Amino acid sequence: MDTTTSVRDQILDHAITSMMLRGYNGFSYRDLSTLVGVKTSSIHYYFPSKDDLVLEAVNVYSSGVMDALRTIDESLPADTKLSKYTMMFGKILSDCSQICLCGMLAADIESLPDNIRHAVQAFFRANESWLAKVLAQGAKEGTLAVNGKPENAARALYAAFQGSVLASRLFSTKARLEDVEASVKVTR
Amino acid sequence: MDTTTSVRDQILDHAITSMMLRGYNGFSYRDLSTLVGVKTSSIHYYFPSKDDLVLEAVNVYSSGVMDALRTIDESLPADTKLSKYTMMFGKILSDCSQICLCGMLAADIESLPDNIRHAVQAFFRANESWLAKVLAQGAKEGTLAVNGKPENAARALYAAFQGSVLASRLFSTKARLEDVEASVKVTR
DNA sequence: GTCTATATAGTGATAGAC
DNA sequence: GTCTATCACTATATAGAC
Repeated sequence: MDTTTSVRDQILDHAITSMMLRGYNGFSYRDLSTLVGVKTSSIHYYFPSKDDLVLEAVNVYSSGVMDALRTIDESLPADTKLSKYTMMFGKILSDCSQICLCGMLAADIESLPDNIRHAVQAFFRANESWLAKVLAQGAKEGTLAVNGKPENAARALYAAFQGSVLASRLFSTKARLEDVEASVKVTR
Repeated sequence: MDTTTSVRDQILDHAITSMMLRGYNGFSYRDLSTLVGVKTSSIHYYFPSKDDLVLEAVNVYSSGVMDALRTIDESLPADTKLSKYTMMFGKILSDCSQICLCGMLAADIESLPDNIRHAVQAFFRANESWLAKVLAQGAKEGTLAVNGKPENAARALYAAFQGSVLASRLFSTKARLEDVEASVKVTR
């Protein structure tokens, strides 16, 4: 199999993808055990409790998304930035029916401890503030339709993205995700 | 306790609220057994399998929401209709941290059989088409900002509502739900 | 219709050998 | 670090008495 990636990283990787598919209550150490090829007791060695594992999964996932956002060139027009953002959601969706890990954990939040809730909140806030800057830029450039303050519009837009990946997977089509992007782009 | 409601109805009621809180994989026959005050075997008498229970729960929940939509007077202005729609989401949120059952099941969809998926899809479509009519009306009345075709804008808006209840519960505030409503209302 | 009792399998987690 | 073995518990589900 994979001889370059550490067992710890493989566990985290499969934990992330499993949760993006079935959520916190929908995967087990046993599932990961099968996927990685080690016993469940070995997983407990790296992550004593399931919550330890999930918290670290959120941190790793968040770092990855933040890195991806930084690769979107600051100098691009706002509507281009938004298209790239939309594609980030679309890729994992069409590849393997996965939705954003933190969107999924937001649904499972009542089963989760406070430290994980805080990590998910931080992820939401980071995305909302990135979108707020893009919306402000797009309003100035005349390419994005922003109603009200960019901060409020960004929270509504981010909610729309999270909801639309749910719907897109439900209907097995990216159409609803694209509807969201279209809903803020100025038509000429 | 409740002497007027049948055991079957109590089971369904608690199944619905449990799932709105923790999702499909986050509640058990045992939980319901405690809540209703009957043994798990009695629940199996009414609903042989968990999927039987969940499917019926979706049907009951959907009927309730459809009835609520019908109580919103056809002759009202579009922005008033939208406010009432927003309040439907807000009520269950602030009362007991519950999100829309079908939004929750959309997150759990990869754990569910096809017949439940179809029921959830039907619920989404019904809401989207109701919102499309409201948006079309609001565009004509000049009170709602609709970008593109009402059908597409409605899908984006419904996604925003579903995503915003997730975020609202995550942050324990209705603010994000209200951001969505504000994002489509025309500011004067 | 509700119960007791039970079947079968899965859960997160730990002790201790190697 | 990974394993075997095991714990205590929970899951959905069924058989059969009352």
